[in-house]
Amino acid sequence: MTNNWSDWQQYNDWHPDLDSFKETLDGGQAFCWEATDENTYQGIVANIPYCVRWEKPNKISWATHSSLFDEADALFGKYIGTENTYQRYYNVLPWRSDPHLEKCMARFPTLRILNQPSGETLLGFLCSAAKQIVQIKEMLSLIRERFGSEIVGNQKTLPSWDQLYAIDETALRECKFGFRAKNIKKTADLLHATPEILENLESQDYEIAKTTLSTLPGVGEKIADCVLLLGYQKLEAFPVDTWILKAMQRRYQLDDWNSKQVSHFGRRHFGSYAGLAQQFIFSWERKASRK
DNA sequence: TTCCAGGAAGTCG
DNA sequence: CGACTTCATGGA
Repeated sequence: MTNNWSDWQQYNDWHPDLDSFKETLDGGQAFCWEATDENTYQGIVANIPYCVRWEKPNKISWATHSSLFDEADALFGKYIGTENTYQRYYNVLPWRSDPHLEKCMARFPTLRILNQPSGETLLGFLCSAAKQIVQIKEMLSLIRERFGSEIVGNQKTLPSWDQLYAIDETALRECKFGFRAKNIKKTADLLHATPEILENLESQDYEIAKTTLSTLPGVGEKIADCVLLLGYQKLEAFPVDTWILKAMQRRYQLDDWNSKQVSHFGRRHFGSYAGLAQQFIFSWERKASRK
């Protein structure tokens, strides 16, 4: 932190416990946050560098570069969401009739779904196929460093899809993208030729938007659902990855169900905010497995 | 060593 | 349809 940074700004529309705070920022929704100490993360969202700090009792504050303050202030609230919104979401989820969901929500009582920039959400989850979260973060860190635009200091954005269009597949592979490089290159080509594909996705219905996103090379059901949930705020999306598949089979006695069946079950069982329920279950299952 | 990771797409029966 | 392979790379 230099004197080019703003003062700490308290954010009063989220009062997370420490576990929910860490899980929300660095639990696999976003790949841009690095812990600088036990209670603080540093990261770049779109073109804004942030520090976010947790303090007792359940308060958070953020800081940014002074020259970007107004923009940062507007983006932060949108990124994190508000108390009223999440009280409504938590109230509507069917935890009263679902003991496992109730247990997961009790473990991370203030967990949120980050409202991320859609372009970088698409890039992040195109990188995510058959990769561990720590490796996805490394891939994105490499491409940010090599091909991002400078903001202030030595900090850089992720490359936009326009910028990705200009990067050849070899360079992507040198960022450890592996077989994902081809899909990302092909998606960048397609978006360059027909950029209107991503227009108005926010206002489209979930099913329509999902069909549209699925036309992109490398985007199947799971990645489409992640991009819709985290990049387009479609809370009814229910991404089924290997963790959720195993968790649902085990905790909901869906022993021989496949991903498509579990996806359908999740949306029907959890309702309008199934994606939030999914994140509770995902977080709980991963936490349970690590100890 | 072997298995698996916030999967998708192609092939085969 | 559904099951099986291939695709890079590295952690566990």
